[in-house]
Amino acid sequence: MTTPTVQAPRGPVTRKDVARYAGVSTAVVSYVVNGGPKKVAPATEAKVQDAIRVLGYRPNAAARALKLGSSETIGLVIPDNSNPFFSLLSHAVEDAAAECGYALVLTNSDGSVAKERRHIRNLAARQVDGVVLASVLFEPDLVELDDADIPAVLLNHGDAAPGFSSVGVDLAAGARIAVEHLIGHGHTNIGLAMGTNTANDLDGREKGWLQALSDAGLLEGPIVRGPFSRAGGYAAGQRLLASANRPTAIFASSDMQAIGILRAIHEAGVSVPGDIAVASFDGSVEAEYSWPALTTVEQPVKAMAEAAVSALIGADRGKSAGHQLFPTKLLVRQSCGCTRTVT
Amino acid sequence: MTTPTVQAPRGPVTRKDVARYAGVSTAVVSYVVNGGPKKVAPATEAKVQDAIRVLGYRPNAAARALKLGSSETIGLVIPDNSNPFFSLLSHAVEDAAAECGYALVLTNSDGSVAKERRHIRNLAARQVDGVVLASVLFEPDLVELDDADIPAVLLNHGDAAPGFSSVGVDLAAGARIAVEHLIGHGHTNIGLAMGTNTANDLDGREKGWLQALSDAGLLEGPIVRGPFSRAGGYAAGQRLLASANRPTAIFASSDMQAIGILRAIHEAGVSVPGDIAVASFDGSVEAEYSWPALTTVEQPVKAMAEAAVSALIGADRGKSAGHQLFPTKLLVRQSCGCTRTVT
DNA sequence: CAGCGGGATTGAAACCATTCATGGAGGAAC
DNA sequence: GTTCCTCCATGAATGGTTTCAATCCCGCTG
Repeated sequence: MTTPTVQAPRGPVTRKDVARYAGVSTAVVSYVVNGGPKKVAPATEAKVQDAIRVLGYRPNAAARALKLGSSETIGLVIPDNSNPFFSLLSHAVEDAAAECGYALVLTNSDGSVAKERRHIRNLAARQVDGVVLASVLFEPDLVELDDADIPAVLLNHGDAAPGFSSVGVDLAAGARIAVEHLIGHGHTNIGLAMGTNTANDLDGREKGWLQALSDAGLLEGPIVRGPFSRAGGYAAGQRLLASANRPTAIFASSDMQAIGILRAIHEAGVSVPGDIAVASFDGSVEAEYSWPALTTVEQPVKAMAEAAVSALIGADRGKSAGHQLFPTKLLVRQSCGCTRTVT
Repeated sequence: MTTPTVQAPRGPVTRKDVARYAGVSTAVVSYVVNGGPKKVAPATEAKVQDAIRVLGYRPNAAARALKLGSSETIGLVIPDNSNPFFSLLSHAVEDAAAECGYALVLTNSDGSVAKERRHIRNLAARQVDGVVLASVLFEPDLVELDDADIPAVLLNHGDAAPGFSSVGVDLAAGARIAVEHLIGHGHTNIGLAMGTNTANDLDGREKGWLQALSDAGLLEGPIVRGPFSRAGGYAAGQRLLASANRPTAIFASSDMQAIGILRAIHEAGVSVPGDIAVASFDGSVEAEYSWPALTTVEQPVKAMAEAAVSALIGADRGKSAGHQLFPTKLLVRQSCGCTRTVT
């Protein structure tokens, strides 16, 4: 049951049909649609607009992309869209892209190198105009993009891949501020919950933790590694609680982990921040609603997304604009001990 | 600094280049690439494969889409990707689509009719092969898709739009089970936190709540409406706590709201589930890690996503396969009072 | 040996929009 | 009246791929 249109067009309407209907050439239709530099007489334009409306003409994006060599699309590769940090990022990137009339193709690598490779290949084949990479498990695959001359932006990627621009946050500085804050509360044994590090380089957050401790002349607290998820954090929390020198404060490298840690601590009947203080990294909304509310290092996700998109499709598109670093901000709430709360 | 390839191809490599290099016609290349029905001699195939590898040939998706009239892409329109329910949905839809070689274009309507319309238009112009609509604010805009002959699937959309297939969960049944569970705990004054209903029809969850109450011969508890967000839930919680006949149990129509409600209750120094029991709808992971863990009605998001995608690009693509309903499941945890916990 | 069948390969049309070079008409200036 | 210029409009080429119809070549059969 199609809706009763005034004039039901059979099959797809092309710009040729419009031209015929309006009694002009196809070129004129093109000029009208795109408002090109070429002038079109007002009367003609009206005729064409009329024809477009009557026939329900809809430009064919594929043909346009073929001719123009641009799909008005950007790709995004993230580990997992159900992780709040990345879902917020996707949203922000989509917003920024839509602002410029670009569409966003979303792909999840799920921590799999093979999947990541497949996605990158696929995006390259689709002639996307740029790719935001927030998950780079295997750098050699980036040559796919380079070969296809597709600009890419790396997000929060530690060791800079040569030839690619990047956008991110100073992970080490952010982590240091948080750990220093914990130190300020008098803690001397501060544990760390990290992701399993895949890169050859040390994660910035781990560096920041180390720096803060050594600057304060403290010994390293226990380190636990695991997935950046609530479940991973839960397991990490249990191990930290059971560790020989149980820390009195924990810095978690993501809010998700901190949420899991909080649960492990609650279940053990230990109080936060009374017995153990917690701080983490990301600044997600969820951290604001945990109990107690998490003190966390905020990343300016929106600004980062906008910068990434603009590096891809802005005026200076794909010029490998080097590395943009954004400032973090410590959101002080209850889990660090700044406000006494009952748990 | 491009990587040193054996043979750096200048500019994009087309199938013509491959044909020339391999000493065959372009048609053969096409057959080799697509493994069409036409047979290609093994020797020839090897030559072509070789040429493809050496030249680094990459088929042009735009040209392919133009010729085939299919972009191997599906669109997804959701209210907000930073809402965990929808971010999980996006992920699941992306997975299901990628499984079939399709890419996913993600768009957020942010609750704006204008944005939703723009996105639907844009998707239609891009000749996506199907659209999953999880946010339908304004049904008339759906004709855009109908006109463009693009199949669409509605997700959890109450009143069925004629001519569109839909996938969802029996919201009323799910809500009823949860509310009945609360009644089973002896509660007689059960409040409701709902979204602001935009549809002319009553939301299924509200219906389920009403049914469970009337079946048990109970009076309606207080109703509060607000955004499906943590902040919305927080405000709702405060209002429920302050209401004249403060309920001893609350059913929230989304986990996000329940999380906010939990915070409001905590801050008021009231215990959950001791003084007020809480149950909600969605079955998100976040609900498992709240404190106390939320009893919630699980939606089989993955199955729904797969069904939606398969309705669009499966064997019976876009045949308006009617309405598929999936079963919900009550995940019983602590917030309803089934396990005594200290808060 | 002629004819035939069939598998492998080819050439060219079609898909739809963009854009350049060209053409024509009309007005203004001399 | 002629020339020149401006302003609009047009035809045709272009982009990369798919696929039909046609061709070619080889071997087999009668």
